Amino acid sequence: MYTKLINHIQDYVQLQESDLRLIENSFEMMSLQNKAYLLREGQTCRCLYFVAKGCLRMHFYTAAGVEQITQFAIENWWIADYAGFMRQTVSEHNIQAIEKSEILAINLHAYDALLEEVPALERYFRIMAQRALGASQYRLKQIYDMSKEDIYLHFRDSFPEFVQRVPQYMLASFLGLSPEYLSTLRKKHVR
Amino acid sequence: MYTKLINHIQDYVQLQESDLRLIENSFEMMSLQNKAYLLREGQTCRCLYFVAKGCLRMHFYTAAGVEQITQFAIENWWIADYAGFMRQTVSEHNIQAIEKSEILAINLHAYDALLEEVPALERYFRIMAQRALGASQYRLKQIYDMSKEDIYLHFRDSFPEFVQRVPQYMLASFLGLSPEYLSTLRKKHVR
DNA sequence: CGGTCTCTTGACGGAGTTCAAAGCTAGTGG
DNA sequence: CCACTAGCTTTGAACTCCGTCAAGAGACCG
Repeated sequence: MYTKLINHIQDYVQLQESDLRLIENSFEMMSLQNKAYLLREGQTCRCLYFVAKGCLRMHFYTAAGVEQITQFAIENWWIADYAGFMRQTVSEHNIQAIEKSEILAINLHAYDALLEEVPALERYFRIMAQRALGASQYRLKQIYDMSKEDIYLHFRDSFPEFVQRVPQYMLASFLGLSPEYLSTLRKKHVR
Repeated sequence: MYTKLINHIQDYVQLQESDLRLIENSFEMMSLQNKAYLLREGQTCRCLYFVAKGCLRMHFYTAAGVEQITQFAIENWWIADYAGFMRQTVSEHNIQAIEKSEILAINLHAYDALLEEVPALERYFRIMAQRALGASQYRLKQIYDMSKEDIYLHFRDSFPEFVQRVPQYMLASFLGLSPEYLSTLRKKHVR
């Protein structure tokens, strides 16, 4: 469990033996059932979450009351409402397990203390955030650049295994199209 | 010039007197004419850019050959193609001045070296990246949540001075709507 | 097997784009 | 300091992508 996280960190920065204990003590380990919530709209996003196993989704409810998914997180991904986490303010997002999942969680207080004690992690989290920022820029470009049809085709070809993994209506929501339209696209583009 | 940057950094972390020299030596100072390019599609994004004065935009060309703006940066903002910068690969974005601007630029090599020598900056840039990530999550939520009409109204009311500052066709592009439609919305919602 | 989700199909409608043309504004050079 | 021009903005008409609605067909689970 912790090994997954430690390994991931060590892909980016060097850790001392003594750091490992500090890291393990700073995170809370959580086992989640399918559909369990880590965060609900209106609550404070207290923690950053690392997915050791399973799959989470982040979503909110639109003005019309429809679930809108903005992000998935699978093994080795971090997820949080960053604005809400950093300022410890009310969140507009929900974070929920969509499979049985194993999660490591760290709250802001522990996070600040840990980064103080292990400067290498300051770098690790900077790199994580910058990478996520790059991915986010790329995603925004796609949204502006491509038709919904192209978005579907591109995603299907880029992440075929993930398309299998989640229900279609969630994929539709994440890609920003209606389940009905996704269905017609699937029919049009059978292989 | 450097003062602007130093002040901004000191809003977030403490610097030693000796750090200031290191910082000044790591950045290149650039004065840009209106319409000057810092980065073009197909080139490598060599630097992170800090806007001390003026205004930059980031844009790309869609499949149809239309300019699509994804980001603006004004005083005290950072801008870069993060994915391209970190991996020093070919960029799909352009970065261009849309006013006479004063810029501080740092390339990846100097950036890595500087962060090695001044650990406080590791934290500063982590905070910057996490904040940008929060803003990006919020923006994505808006795109999925609101109609183009609402996006325009919300932006106009949130950043009235900025709406004055850039030409309408750029604002339309940034907000993801056609200049014609923005024009009709403006007419509909005169105050 | 019954009931509740999920996915498909088709008809219809509307938010927003595209195209074309005319009006406006501001920068430039004479 | 004025006149010209290029490029920005407005207007309106036609069109289209894609969402909404409604109803049926599977699929999964107790």
